[in-house]
Amino acid sequence: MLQVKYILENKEHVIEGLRKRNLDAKTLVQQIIDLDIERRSSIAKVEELRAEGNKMSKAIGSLFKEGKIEEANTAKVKVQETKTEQKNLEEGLSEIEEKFQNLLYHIPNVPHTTVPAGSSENDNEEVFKEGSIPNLHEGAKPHWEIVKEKDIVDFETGVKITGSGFPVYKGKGARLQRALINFFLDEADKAGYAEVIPPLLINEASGIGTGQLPDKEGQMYHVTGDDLYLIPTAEVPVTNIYRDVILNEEELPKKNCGYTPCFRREAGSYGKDVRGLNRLHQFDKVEIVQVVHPNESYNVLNDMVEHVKELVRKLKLPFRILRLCGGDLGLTSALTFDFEVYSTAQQRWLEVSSVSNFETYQSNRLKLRFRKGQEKPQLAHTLNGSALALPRIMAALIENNQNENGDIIIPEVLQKYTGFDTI
RNA sequence: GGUGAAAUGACAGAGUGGCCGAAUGUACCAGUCUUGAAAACUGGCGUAGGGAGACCUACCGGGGGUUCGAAUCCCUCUUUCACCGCCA
Repeated sequence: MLQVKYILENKEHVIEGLRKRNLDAKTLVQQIIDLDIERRSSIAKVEELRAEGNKMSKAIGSLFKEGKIEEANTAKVKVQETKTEQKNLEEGLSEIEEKFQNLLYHIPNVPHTTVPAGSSENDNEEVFKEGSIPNLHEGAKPHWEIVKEKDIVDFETGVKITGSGFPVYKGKGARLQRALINFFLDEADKAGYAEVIPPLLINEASGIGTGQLPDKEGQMYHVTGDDLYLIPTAEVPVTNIYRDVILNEEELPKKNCGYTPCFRREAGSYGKDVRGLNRLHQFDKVEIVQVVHPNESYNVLNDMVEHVKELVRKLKLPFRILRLCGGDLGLTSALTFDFEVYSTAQQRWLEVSSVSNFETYQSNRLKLRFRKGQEKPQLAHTLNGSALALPRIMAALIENNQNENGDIIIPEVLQKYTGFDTI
């Protein structure tokens, strides 16, 4: 969430920035500013009354002590009036605060200066491209056919057990999945990310902290019995490690990685987009997360992009990097780079990673701060990125690496993890 | 799941209705002393909101209540510890 002070001091800049999201925030920003003025004056009034009440109460205390019961009782009656007035004002204030908070929750992050304006994914800007698209033999198949023939991913059985979008990985398919996880985790470890295994269920406060709540609850599976949510990404539990934390400046940057299954309801999706491994309700992902000094966050964003680049390179997959346009940018992000690998048999790009800088948008909600020496704590910047999401990597690997015999060639870097070189 | 105890500042730990934003100790920062360090002594040392400011307000696990007044009393939730039951 944006800092109120920031909105007040940079009103035009905020409105201009949000225009790139295809959002006319003029009214929203004005509402926030107006409400803030109302809020402040209301706070001033309430606190004035409170101070008065406190004073009177203290006086009553000393009156009792001095044995002036009569006077004390008279004073009591008088205070009661103040208290009633105070209560009314307080109710008004909490209404204002609630409205105010609600507006703040809904105003998105201001896009970075380099973010192009745009309304949809068509306006994303390709900033990097690497790798050659293989010439597949006649009769090359999409991955969903291959995995069925090889019996390494079983969608039907998943449907029986749970429903669509919950595949069962079998045999070498399961092994390949595990190999990818271990490969990604080892690479993250080498890059200095400390591994964590976080909870897969999160509470409401965590969802608010990273920006999934209050708005996107429809995208998460909600365990109503305990009011918990299945994580849509490891970003949520891993970043929330630092909720309500004040770090020392020297502790920055904090680098964590974690493998988790991710759960997404993705209501309303259909068609070729959801075919095979393209879009699932449950999938595996290795996530990298950093908490950094504000001066460093854009350098760190580049580092993270380089890290992901290296992963895709090592898997020898053709890929491109997109700078997301305002319209495609997530609520919480200031700048996001998406990675897409080319899936040759489907002849389309598949998103496999999203690397973002949230600046203080999350840390403001998380109350994640750092302190320099004896100075006042200030908000840190948070970043995260997928490194990487597994199913589409698997889809691309299977499709791009199929040979004329119908075998799948395992990339060299993975062979020590899989223990086999073909499927 | 049951029963009982507990939750106070970075940590330890007092405080059971007003003088408590909170004793004391440790840690930390600054100063005095010292060639330097240690010790000793002196001072400082939470977060947030409001105000131009002297200041004011809120916070003693969360929420609600009683009261003129709550860290302190009541209700409720959460968490921790102990014992019992169940269990990978």
